[in-house]
Amino acid sequence: MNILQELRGRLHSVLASKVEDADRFAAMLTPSQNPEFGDYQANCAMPLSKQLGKPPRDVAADLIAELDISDLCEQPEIAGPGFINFRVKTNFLQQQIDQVSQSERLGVEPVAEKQRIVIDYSAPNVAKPMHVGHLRSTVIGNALYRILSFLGHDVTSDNHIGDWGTQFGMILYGYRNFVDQAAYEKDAVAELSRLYRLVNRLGEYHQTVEELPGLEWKLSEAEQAVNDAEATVEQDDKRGKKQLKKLRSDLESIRASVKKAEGLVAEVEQDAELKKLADAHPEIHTDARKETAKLHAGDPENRQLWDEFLPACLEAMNVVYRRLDINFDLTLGESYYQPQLASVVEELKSKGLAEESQGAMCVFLPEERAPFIVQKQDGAFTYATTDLATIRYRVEELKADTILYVVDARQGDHFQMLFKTARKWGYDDVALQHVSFGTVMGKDGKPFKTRAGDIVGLGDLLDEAISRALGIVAANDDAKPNGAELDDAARARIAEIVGLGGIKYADLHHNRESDYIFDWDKMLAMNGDTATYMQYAYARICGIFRKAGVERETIRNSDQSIQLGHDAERALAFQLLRFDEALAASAQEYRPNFLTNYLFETANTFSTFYDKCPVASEEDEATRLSRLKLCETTARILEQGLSLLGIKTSERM
RNA sequence: GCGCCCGUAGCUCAGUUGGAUAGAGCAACGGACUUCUAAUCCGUAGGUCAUAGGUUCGAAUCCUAUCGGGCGUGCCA
Repeated sequence: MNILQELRGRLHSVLASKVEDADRFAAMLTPSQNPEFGDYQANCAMPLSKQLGKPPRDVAADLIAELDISDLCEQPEIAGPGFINFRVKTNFLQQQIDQVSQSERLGVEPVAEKQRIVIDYSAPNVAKPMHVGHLRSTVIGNALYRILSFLGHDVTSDNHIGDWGTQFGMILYGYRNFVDQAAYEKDAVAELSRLYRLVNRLGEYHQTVEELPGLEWKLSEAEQAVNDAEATVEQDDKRGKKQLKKLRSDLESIRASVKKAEGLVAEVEQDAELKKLADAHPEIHTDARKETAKLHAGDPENRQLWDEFLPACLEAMNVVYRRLDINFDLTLGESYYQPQLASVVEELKSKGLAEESQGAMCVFLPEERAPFIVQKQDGAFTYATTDLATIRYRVEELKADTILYVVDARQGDHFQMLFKTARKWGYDDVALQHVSFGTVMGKDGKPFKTRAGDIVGLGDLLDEAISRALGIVAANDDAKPNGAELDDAARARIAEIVGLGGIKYADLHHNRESDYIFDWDKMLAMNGDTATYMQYAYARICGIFRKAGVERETIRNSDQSIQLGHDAERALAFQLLRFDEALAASAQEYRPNFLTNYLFETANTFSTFYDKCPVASEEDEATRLSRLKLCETTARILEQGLSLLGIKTSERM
């Protein structure tokens, strides 16, 4: 039973006879912020006071008088201006926790209204190896997939990989002109990725060389503007000062881009080899795009190369996914929709949504500054077109009720336009949701750059995490009071669980909306609010079972009912009963961090219990069994909860 | 220029949709291992919630302005 929901329901039925929007007021019943105010609190009496024309405390008293909750709670108390505080009866907790301890689903009821949900996440670009920037979408998306599935929804994960865009043209161009055949045969993916970076770099070089004079001119303009403003702005001219400041910051950003451009050019020019290549390929930028266009147009040679490259690229991605224990129901990349794109544009045209502008087919949306381009001047389709085709497919073939896009917040504008266009196009029943997340920043507070070169690849990141974890696992094992108990194989296995768990958890426990700073040490720290803390709590529970010499199965089937005599026992039972609440909140907002918070609190509450209440050595048999049951339920909730985040546990650490 | 997001303890972050005395984790300080794993627990200290106004019973949360940062902004995805 979801106690919060139950209480809200009871309050709702009282409110319904008094006000129209009972839902809104019932929702004001929330968990208490502070234990001294009980377990739950209702805050609705104050706002109702106006509507009902009574002092809030009187409103609260009226509500309490009509509320039928004596089976769940002690007599509610009115506090402060009109808060109603609820304290759940311990014998009710007892009866509930007994049920949950027997329950396969740990007290979590499957949703009443099952939805068909497609989750679009991870979606790496096959041309570039996966790096730390891909982590968030992958980890958050997979957690949502697991949570929504567990709640009983019909969920399909779809990896919408980038296998058909401009970046593939670069690979094709690179392969044609620069391939090192021996390297390609040895490690195709590494070589292709080198080729991609090379072509990209040379293209950028030429573009930069072309743009640099313009940039420098802009720089001198900006310098002039600042000088002029400095000369004319009066001391007390607030507006002028503000403008001056703006000009200065413009100047700084232009200066930075000039510096960056010069650096880029210098890097190529100082490298004789690179310079030679650059001179030999002056049109590389457009030529690479032509390769893309040829591929799209069905050029047999490019198609053949594509067919050859793709499996290797996919396999490289799958290596990482296997390590992360992630798999997809579908992997329908951009290329899958390629045959459908022309018809998308035709439909948009025939419905009068798309029109030609400057040689491109565009959908113009009111309130949007830029057009939504569905076909470029050169005839190529864009990701906008692909995304529209994908929506059509997911609604018509997959019968999706909801589509979630777990994608970087920087693409927010794109999704705004995509969703608006889709609705106008006729897909207005499906719920389209951009589950956006913030940028991963470096320690300097600046975003990771995709092509900076010194970015850690995802594979290396995982290796590093596991090797650090191994050090800690070994040190901890060596320090055990009764001597080490793990052999090398076990240590290695646990290090993997701890290392990967640490990485996933570091990402999931942030509010996904905010940017966060990527920090090796924090991510792999083995104490505090980390996956390790919960994994450790789980392992300690398993240690209790070993010590007590009982099987978990036996504990679960015992008919000893759970007793909550000690504060720590009551607190733990109450916490365990709120698993349902945490999952519901997490699913409602598509925010795994609600679940990580819950699990951290659960492990914390358990650790306190562990400290205060002996289990295996408890002499009173009923108490001992009761506590074993509490432990067993805690273990299952930690295990299940972590598993919904894609994090594993070990019985020994 | 326009649009979106952000500013909370020394650091990294929460804050359940407007609720009571703003919370965690690191780092600091002080306690707790002959007893189920001290990867732990208990306690202390640390705050003008960027700033200034406003809305109301009540604001970190909503509105306005200012300051500071990030991102995006017609053919990359």
